[in-house]
Amino acid sequence: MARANLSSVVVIEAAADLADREGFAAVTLSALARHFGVRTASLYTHVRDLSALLDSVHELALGELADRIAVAVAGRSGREALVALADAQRDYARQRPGRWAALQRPAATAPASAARLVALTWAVLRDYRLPDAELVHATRLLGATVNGFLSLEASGNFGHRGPTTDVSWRRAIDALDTALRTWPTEGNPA
Amino acid sequence: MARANLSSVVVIEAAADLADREGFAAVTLSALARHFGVRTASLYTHVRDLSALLDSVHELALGELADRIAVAVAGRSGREALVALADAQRDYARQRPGRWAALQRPAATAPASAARLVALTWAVLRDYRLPDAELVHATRLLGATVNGFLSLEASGNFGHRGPTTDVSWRRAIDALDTALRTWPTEGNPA
DNA sequence: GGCCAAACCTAAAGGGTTTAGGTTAGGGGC
DNA sequence: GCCCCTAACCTAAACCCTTTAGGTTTGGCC
Repeated sequence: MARANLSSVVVIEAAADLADREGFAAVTLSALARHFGVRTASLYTHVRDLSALLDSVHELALGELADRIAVAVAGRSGREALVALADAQRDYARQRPGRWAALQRPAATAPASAARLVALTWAVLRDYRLPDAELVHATRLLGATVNGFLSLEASGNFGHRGPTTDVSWRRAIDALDTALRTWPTEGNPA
Repeated sequence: MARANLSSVVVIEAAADLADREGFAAVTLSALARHFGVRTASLYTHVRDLSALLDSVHELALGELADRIAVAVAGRSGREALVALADAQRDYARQRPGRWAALQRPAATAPASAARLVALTWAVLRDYRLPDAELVHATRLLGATVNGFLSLEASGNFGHRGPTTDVSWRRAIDALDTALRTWPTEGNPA
């Protein structure tokens, strides 16, 4: 009987593909074993346990996302870069829903790609010339808005009534751009 | 042996409390049965199945949240109302993390409280005098930002370095307020 | 005092994770 | 060319969770 000749990477990628295909909740060691024509227990040779596997999918996805964002923002600046960054995330979330869901899951380990993503974000925000101390708040706002929008969109919580979410998305990006451009002078600065 | 004398509501509330205490993932029919000193199968008298139970927790939480928001925004308007609405959500998310997690789960049924919440939100947004067609986009932005922020905060994705999230939160609300006040004239309106 | 509905039970099937320990395949050293 | 050692894979079994089917008990009401 030919061996499946698995490895960590192969299993992790299969898990990510399974998540994209049938939903994040469907990624299960049993399902993967079935897919490979192997006994469930055999997967423990390549993977510490289920939670470690899901962490690995998270890491894989984060790396891919960082790659996409890197090429999206390359050569752009200001508002254009902001749009590119946000759109890259939205495209990823739509094209790879399972991988994107894996990103929502709090990961036990902070992968290296996380730092890359922060760096890319800061590069985009640099053109807005915020005070240094405000950079982190702006990053958080950006992350919250984009992730929040994509979560609500994915979970169908925006409802199927009303205009397309595409318009809402543009408005959200516009709002972010405005907020960033007018950052220091907003409201009544306490 | 004294009967536990359960009912749907009792089970649902216990599930919500369990979620707050030990995390949403910990709410399991087995755990609830243990808690009541009853066999798991007996719970099926009061609850259709696990997924229906989780939907009910969702509904319970949404009602509670709507209540809180209603009293929070009562008698306030404009920016003050916006802050009250957002803070009420943040308080709820922090004080009832399990119930709040239940809200993230896409519910099979759209509970009546959802409509109440939309109505409350629209009341808050009314003072910003947006064009009618923009109301839905503004609502989505508000929801996305608040939910996104709270998700990232709860999952620890903001990291434990850097300034408190409290400041970031205030900035986020400020940004929303700015976006709402300057809504029609932003960027280059296509 | 008896009956009936609802509350609770036992039993069992089915799926998932995980550990312990055994077998086999295949490549490197002699 | 054979050995042998390692890693890939296996079986077995324990444990937890959900769900269905069908039986028993309890308590209130007529």
